[in-house]
Amino acid sequence: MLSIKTLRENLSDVQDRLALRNSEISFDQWLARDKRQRVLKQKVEALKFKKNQSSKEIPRLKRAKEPIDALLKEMKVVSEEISVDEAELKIIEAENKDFLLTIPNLPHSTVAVGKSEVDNQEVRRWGQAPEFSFEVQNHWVLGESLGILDFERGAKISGARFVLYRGLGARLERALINFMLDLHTDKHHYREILPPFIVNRASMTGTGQLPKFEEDLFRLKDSDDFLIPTGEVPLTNIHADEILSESDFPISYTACTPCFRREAGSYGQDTRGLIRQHQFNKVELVQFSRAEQSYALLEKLLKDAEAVLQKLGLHYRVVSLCTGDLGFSAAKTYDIEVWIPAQNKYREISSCSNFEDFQARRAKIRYRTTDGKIRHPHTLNGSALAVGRTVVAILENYQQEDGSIVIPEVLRPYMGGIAQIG
RNA sequence: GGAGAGGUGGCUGAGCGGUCGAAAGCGGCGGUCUUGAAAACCGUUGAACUGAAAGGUUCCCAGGGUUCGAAUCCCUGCCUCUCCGCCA
Repeated sequence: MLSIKTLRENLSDVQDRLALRNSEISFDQWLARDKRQRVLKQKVEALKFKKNQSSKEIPRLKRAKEPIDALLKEMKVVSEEISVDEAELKIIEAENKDFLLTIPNLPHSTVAVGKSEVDNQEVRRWGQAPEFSFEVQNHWVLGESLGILDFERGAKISGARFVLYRGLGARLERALINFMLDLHTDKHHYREILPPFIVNRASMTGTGQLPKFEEDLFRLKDSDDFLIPTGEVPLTNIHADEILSESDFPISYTACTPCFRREAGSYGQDTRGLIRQHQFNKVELVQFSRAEQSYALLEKLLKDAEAVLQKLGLHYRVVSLCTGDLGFSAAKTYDIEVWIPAQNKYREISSCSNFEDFQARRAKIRYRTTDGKIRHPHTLNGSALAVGRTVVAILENYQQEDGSIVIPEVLRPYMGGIAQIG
């Protein structure tokens, strides 16, 4: 959520920056309502002042045995007037709030201007794409022939975009999770969390999934609760409605959670394989930061995510998203794209963002500075990494001519010493 | 699922129609003392909106209601706790 103050004082600047991210939003109605809101509020407050004065007066008059009937009658009228104006005010305030919740964040000044993903900026590459002396197979063919991925039965049990991991496939997923969590907790100093996977509407609104993207979420039938689409939601909302202390920062959390996504509107994309599932595991990093430090922390968070790929020996590149490709809540985002041999291209395996105070404002996360002021911290998060897609990358990059898979060195302790699948 | 209790400031907790944004304690901050620290003592200490300021308005889980006036009374919802039942 943008601050009302910013909107009131720099509206044309805000609109220019929103336009950079393809968001043409008309503020005309809001402006009119905001004006009306302020007028009404002033009026109501003046009436309430009168009411409060009289409320103090009445007991005094009573004690002095002076007549109060006229005053009571007058105050009844005032109270009625208040309730009429307040009813209108309430509606206007709710409309204004709802409107503000639909406005995306402003892109940071270092974000390249662009229309879509083709304008994203490559920041760096790490490693090299492996060369194969044979024809590479895609991961679902490899996984099915090794008996470690079962898409048919996943579909039978649940439907399209669900998969069953079997045997060493399931073990590989679990090994990756443990490897990533150990790395982040032991080496990168994140505190491990195991949060709820079902959250309420307030939490979803706090991080920005709601109100605009409800169709992307799985909602429970008998309550206003949702399956989380990312660990970002419960982790960021840990400090919702709290006032933290400046000395607490930076706060760093990591969690592995399943992520549930409807994938509405992605018909025909990645219909086969693990790339786009309704349920997948992801190790998430979340940070809360003093405003001044957040961009330095974004770079650290990105490095922490990259470290996973480096230790796994997987070739990747880092891309800085352009203004037109930014997510709703993000001010700046780096995607990490891992090399996928069978597709002969890089695919997103992590997304690391700085939300500045956008989420903090929505979720009412604040902190007290050392000199006593109340401010909103900046929130950041990144995947480190999407586990299913990491399995894809390992299967494809470490495949051998006979269809077997070599297990990266760092994972072998987590695989009971196994060096190869198949 | 059945029965009961309760939701008050960073925390514990009092208040149960007007003098209450709310006692007290703890914690925090500042000070006195001290070589320094602890202890003790003194002072101070909630948030949002509005205003140049003085000030004003709001907030005692949320939403309605009663009343001239609600933290306090009534209704609804949400949440927490205790006991019983069931259960990983």
